[in-house]
Amino acid sequence: MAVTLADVAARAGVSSATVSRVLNGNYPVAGSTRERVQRAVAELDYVVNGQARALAAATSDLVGVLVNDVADPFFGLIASALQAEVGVGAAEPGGKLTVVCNTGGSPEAELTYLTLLERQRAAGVVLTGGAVDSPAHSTAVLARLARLAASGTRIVLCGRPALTLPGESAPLTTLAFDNHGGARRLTEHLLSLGHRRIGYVTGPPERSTTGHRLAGHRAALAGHGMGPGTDAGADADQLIVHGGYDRNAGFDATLELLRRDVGVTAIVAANDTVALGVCAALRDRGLSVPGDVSVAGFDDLPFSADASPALTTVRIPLQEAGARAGRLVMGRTAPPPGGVATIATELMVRGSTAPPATRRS
Amino acid sequence: MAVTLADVAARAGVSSATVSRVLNGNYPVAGSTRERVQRAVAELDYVVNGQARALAAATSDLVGVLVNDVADPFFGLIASALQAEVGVGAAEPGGKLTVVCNTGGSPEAELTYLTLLERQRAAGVVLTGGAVDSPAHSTAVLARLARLAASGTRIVLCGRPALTLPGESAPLTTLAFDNHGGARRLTEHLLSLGHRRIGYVTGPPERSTTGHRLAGHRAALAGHGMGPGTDAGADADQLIVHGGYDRNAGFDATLELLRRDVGVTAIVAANDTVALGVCAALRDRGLSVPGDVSVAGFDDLPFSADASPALTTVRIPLQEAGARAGRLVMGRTAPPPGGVATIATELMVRGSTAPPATRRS
DNA sequence: AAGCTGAAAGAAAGCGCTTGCTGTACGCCT
DNA sequence: AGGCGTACAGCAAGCGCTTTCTTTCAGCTT
Repeated sequence: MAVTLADVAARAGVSSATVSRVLNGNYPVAGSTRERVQRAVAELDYVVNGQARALAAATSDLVGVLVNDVADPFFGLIASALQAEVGVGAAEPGGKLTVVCNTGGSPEAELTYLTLLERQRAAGVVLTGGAVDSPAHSTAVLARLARLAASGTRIVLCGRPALTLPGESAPLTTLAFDNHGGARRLTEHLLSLGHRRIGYVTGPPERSTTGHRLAGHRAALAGHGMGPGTDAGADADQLIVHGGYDRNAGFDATLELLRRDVGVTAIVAANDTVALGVCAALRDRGLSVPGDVSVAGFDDLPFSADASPALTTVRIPLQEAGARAGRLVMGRTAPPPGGVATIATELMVRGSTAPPATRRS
Repeated sequence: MAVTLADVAARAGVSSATVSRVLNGNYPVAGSTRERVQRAVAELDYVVNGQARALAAATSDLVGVLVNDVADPFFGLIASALQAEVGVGAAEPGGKLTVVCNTGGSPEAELTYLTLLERQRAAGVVLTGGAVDSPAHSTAVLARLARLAASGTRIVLCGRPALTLPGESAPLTTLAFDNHGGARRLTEHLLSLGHRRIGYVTGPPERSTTGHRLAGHRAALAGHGMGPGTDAGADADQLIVHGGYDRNAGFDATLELLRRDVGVTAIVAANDTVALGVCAALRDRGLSVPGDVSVAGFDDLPFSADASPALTTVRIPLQEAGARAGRLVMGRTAPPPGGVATIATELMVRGSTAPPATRRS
C-alpha cells in the first residue's frame, strides 16, 4: 500500500541502502546518484516510516511533556514555548513532535504517562508543575525516571522540586521558579504600602509551590517584625486560609476570611486564578478593589494585566522557561552547573494594590 | 540493554510469540502459562517497545492535533478535552498519546506537521481552527489529507470549514461551530437593547471564522431593516474595522472606530480576547463599559465571566467539541450523517452590554 | 603493467515485535 | 480403540528501516 524505501530504490535503480543514505546524508553518495534518488522520492511522494526508522536506529522523534492541564494558561504557555523550541522548522532533521499529557495532578496518571512515554522510547521528557509531594509517589516516579534516564531519555523538570536519582550525586536537570523570593517581594510591597493585616489564600497543601510561596510571604512578615513570635504575628494563622488553585477556592476562602472578621486590608492569593475568585468574592460582599481591600496574585498570566483593576502579581517567565526546557531536553543546551537553575520572578505592581484606606481606629 | 520480549520469554520458559499473546490478549493462552508470563513481565519490569509493535502490527499510538497555539485558551480547551478523551485511563489498550502541533496559523507549518504525523503513521489527526482560506493551501492540505486517509489515518476537522477529498462525495468528518447563528443572536441582543449604531471589529481576513461571524452580524442587521441598501445601513462599512484575533487588534481597532466618530453605542468584537482590547481602549479614552459603550465578545473563554464587567459573549462548547473530536478520531463514535455536525453556540448575556445611554439628539 | 588506495554502492543482518501457519497433546466421539 | 476436533504453543516470516561489512571499480603510484 504505502510507498517504501524499496520502492524508491527500485525506481531509482539503486539499493535501498543507498536511498537511506541519501535521505540521512550521513554517508558519501555520488552527486548523480543522489539526484536520481531524490527525483524518485519526489515522484513517489515518499514519506519515511518513522517507526521503522526509530526501531532500526534506536532513536525517537517524540518528546513528552507532563502538565496538569494544558488548558490552564500556566501550563499552556510552557507547553507552547516548549513545542515551538522542540519542533524547529519541523522539517529540519532533529525536529521532534511534542506529546502533551494532562495528568490532572494525579500521581497515577503521571506514572501511567511516564510508562507510555517509555513505551514509545521518547527522546525526552519534561515534567512540569503537577508534583505531588508524597514520598511514595516521588519514589515511584524516581524509579520510572531512573529507567528512562538509563535508556537515554533526557529528563527535565520545570517548575517542580529538584529530584535526585538514586545513586547519583547531582539532581536531575531542573528549572526551578523562585516562588519564595517572588512571594516575599510581593508581601513586602504590600507592607511598604502600609498594609499590616494581610490575608493569604494558599494553594493546594500537597503542592510544593504552595509551601514555597507561603514561606516567602512569612519571611516578608518576619522581616518586618511580624513573625510568629511577635505581637503583630500573634494571630497570624487566622490570616491564612487554605485553598486550591482554582477560582472557586479563592472565592470561598475570601468569604471565610471575611467571616473571621480579622480586619484584612489586603489579600494575597496563591495565584492569579485564585485572585480572580478573591476579587469576585470581595465585590460580591460590596467591597471594592483596591479601595477597601488590595488583592495580589501570582504567575502573571495573560489575563491578569487585563483584569480590572489590573492585577498586581509576580511574573514567572513561563515562556522563557518552556523554551529553555525545550533546549535542554533536546540537548541543545548544557544543563546548568549543579543541575538546578533558578528562574527569577518579577514583581508586577498594577492597579489592584493600593495603600490601605485610612480609617480611625 | 533494555528488556525485550525474548528476555521475558526466556524467563518464563515460553516462546516470544506466547508472551506477545499474553500481552495482547487476543489469542487463547492457558491460565498457568499466562500467569507465568505475567510474573516474568513484572519481575523484569518489561515495557513493550511501541515502535517495534507499531511496525509489526501496522498500528500507531499517536493522535495528532493541529492548533494555532495551545497557549491560547480557545485551542487549549479543545486540546485538553481531546487529550483526556483520547488518553483514556491511559494504560488501557487503545489509549493514545496526543501530539500537539502549534502551527501559528502558518500554512507551511500546517503542511509540515501533517507530513511529520504521516511519518509517524499517526492513528488519527484532528485539525482545528487555523485554516487559512487560500485555495492553494487548501489544495496542498487536501493532498496530504487524502494520503493520510488512504493509509487509514482518521481525520477530524474541528471548528474549521468542511473539506471534501477529491473523488469523494461526502466531506471529511467535521465539527463546525455555529458562528453565523451565534453572531446573529448576539447582534440581535444588542438591537433589542436599543442599540442602532453597532461597531464591529473583525478577526483576521483570511480566517473563515471571521467571515461567518461577520455574516451573522450583518444578517441580524438586515433582519432589522438595517441592511446595506437601507438608510440605516448606508454607512455600514464605517462601523466595521478589520482587526485580528489578539488583544492589541481590538485596542487599535477601537481607537480607529472612535476616531471615525460614527457614534457607536456598542461594539462587537471578533472574539473575547479582542473584546478585552476593546474595553481597554474605551477605558483608555475615558469611556465606561457598558455605561457609554456596550461591548460583546465571542467564544466565552474562561476569563470572560471574570472580567469586570463580565463579558457578554457567545459560548462555544469547546470542551465538548474537543471531547467529541477525540471520540471521532478514535473511531469510538460514528461520524455524523453527511460528515458534518454543527455545534450549537449559546448567547451569554452578562454585564458588558446594557441599553444605550439616553441622549438628546 | 601490476598493485594499491579510497570512494561509492550493495548485500544482508538485524532492530523488537506480531501473526499465519504448523505442530502437539489431550479429550471426546462413535 | 482409533480417529478427530480443540486448545495451546512454537516456528519463522516478515514490518521498513539503518548500518556494518564486503565488493566493485576508477584512478594513482612506482
